[in-house]
Amino acid sequence: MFKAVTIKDIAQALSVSPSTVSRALRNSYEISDEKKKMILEYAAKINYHSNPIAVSLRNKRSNSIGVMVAEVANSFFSQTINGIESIAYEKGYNIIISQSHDSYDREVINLEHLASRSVDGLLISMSSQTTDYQHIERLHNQGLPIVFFDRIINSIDTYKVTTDNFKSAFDAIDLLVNKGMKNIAHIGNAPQLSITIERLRGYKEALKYNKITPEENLIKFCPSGGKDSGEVDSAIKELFSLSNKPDAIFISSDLLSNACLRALKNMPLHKQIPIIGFSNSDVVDLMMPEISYVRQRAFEMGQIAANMLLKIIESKYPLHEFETKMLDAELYRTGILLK
Amino acid sequence: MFKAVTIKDIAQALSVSPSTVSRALRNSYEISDEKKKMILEYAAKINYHSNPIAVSLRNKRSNSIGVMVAEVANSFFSQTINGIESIAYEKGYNIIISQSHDSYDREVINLEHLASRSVDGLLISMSSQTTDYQHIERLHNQGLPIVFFDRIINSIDTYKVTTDNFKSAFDAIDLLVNKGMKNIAHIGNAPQLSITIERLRGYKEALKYNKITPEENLIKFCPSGGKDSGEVDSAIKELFSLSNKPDAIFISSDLLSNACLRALKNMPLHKQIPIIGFSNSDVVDLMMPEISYVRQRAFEMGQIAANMLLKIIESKYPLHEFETKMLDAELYRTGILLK
DNA sequence: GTGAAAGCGCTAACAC
DNA sequence: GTGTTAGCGCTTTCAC
Repeated sequence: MFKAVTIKDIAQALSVSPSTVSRALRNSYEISDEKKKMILEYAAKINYHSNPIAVSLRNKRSNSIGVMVAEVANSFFSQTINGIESIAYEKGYNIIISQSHDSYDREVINLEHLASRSVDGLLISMSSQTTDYQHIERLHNQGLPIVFFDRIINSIDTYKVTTDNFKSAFDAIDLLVNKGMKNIAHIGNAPQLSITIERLRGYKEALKYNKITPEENLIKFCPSGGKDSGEVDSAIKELFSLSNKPDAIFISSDLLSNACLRALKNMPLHKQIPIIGFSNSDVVDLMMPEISYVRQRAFEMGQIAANMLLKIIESKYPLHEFETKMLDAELYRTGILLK
Repeated sequence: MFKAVTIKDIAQALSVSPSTVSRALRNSYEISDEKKKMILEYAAKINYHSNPIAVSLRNKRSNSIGVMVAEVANSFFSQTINGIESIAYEKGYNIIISQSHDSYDREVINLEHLASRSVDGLLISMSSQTTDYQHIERLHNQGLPIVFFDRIINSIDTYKVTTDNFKSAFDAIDLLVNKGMKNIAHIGNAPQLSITIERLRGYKEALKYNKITPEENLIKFCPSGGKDSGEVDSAIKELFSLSNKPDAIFISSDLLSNACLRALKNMPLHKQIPIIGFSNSDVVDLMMPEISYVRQRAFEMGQIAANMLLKIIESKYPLHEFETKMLDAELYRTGILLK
């Protein structure tokens, strides 16, 4: 099986005690330079690597953090993970990734599993299906460091980082209104998600700010978040059979944006209207129908979340003051919105 | 800090020995039903969870597997990871993900790190930059179970799973020729990669099979794999300034496909020619210019690779017979290729 | 400055 | 069927 040079082996070979070897390896000060040098050289020579499992057991720290996202195969999340990894790597932490697939049950089980896997902390973006937070509150109460990103919840007091969803939506709608649009439809994700609520609020406030009354029939929610394309198709169809037909569409998530474009593409008679959608796809510029898009700073969000978590983990004393950081998103314009 | 109910606590509370508790928990047969029931009930009541770190140290198995890919934020890899996760989850393994970012140095360091992190096995897709395999051979020789997927190497004898890249390329080119194309350009990934070599071979053989002599000036490699868009832009430019201008393009990877479409989009005077590219993007159907695409069975590849690895890990005796599995890819046609 | 010894939480001989 | 004991590899008192 897999080789196993241990501290004991080194101690024996060099006729010193295991504790001395340990001290040398950990660069402890209470050791003579001479012995330290000898031990380090020998360890390097025989390619010694400490056994992190043993260290973890002893130190009660695993140097790994758990990450919970809805889906790895989603540009936004994979970019976030990329950011998390960059920080974790730098600080010597491993990341263990778990997917909820937007299922409450999977989220509960996987979180339990991660926690019992002795991760030092958790980075969580909520499943869209989750409305009960007890499973997370329990972990939090047990003292497990947790940071929320993107899809955050209010009931737990800790660090959080998210896009300024209100502002992003507000600005998008404000732009559309300024370009002369009056019947702006909104297609949103699962209605209980923080991001859905904030984006909807931005949509409504921007309309009111421009003296337009938000019409409930122009607002559609897709609880599946775009996974179920039928859901989106019928939303689009309903919108276009209204008397106050939309003259622009604002879409509140990545998958939803894709599904909408697909639906619109299959409506050949439909005249192109401006579309603004949240999207972190790296090929959004190649898509047709053309779409203007709100791009979140996903990589950076991952980095910030990871740094927040490590701050909690590595803090000597329990923290009590937590910040919720909001990141600006960038609005990229195409087609008629460009001018 | 994080709560810690141990076997000892249970033993004490119930006035039995720790080993009895352990036996009950692990459902060992050498224990009375009565005690087992009592212990299990109490454990459930106080929400006991075994400490996997301690189990790992004791059993010398961590129930986690390391996954090395170039980039999580790449549709193909994230779909593969999804497949890996589905199997790992089912069998009670965690996955620890590491990215090489296609850098040899990162690959060496991260692999070393994963191995010393006591993963039970490794799932590897090679970095495009890697040409020296000693770091992997060393781990393999030490007895660490390894399975290669997608970007495989020959020098190590173990399970491997990959797309039938030769056949996929062959079929794509054959189709183009049958549609009347004569000057088919090929844009390939880093030339040392197994996938590049196989796809190029398919390209050439299909041409020869159709009595067309492959022209070296129609073949371009992009060692950065599409990350450096300048590389792709100039490849395209060079191709279109040839006297034997291409009348079709075959592109050998996801990122490259995106970069090519982008380059072509910015050449407004260019007449649309058929393009076939490898792509696992989930929005490839929305892209313009239109592209026909070879889609790999990424999710399934991940599942197969994970199953292979678990077979090695959980085998009682060292295995000596290894299979290299080839998956068919699907060719999706658009535009002129449809008819 | 160095070594002996205890112990992190768990399992598996080995006794009884 | 159950308890005792040793030990996985490491770190850290506590003596000396």
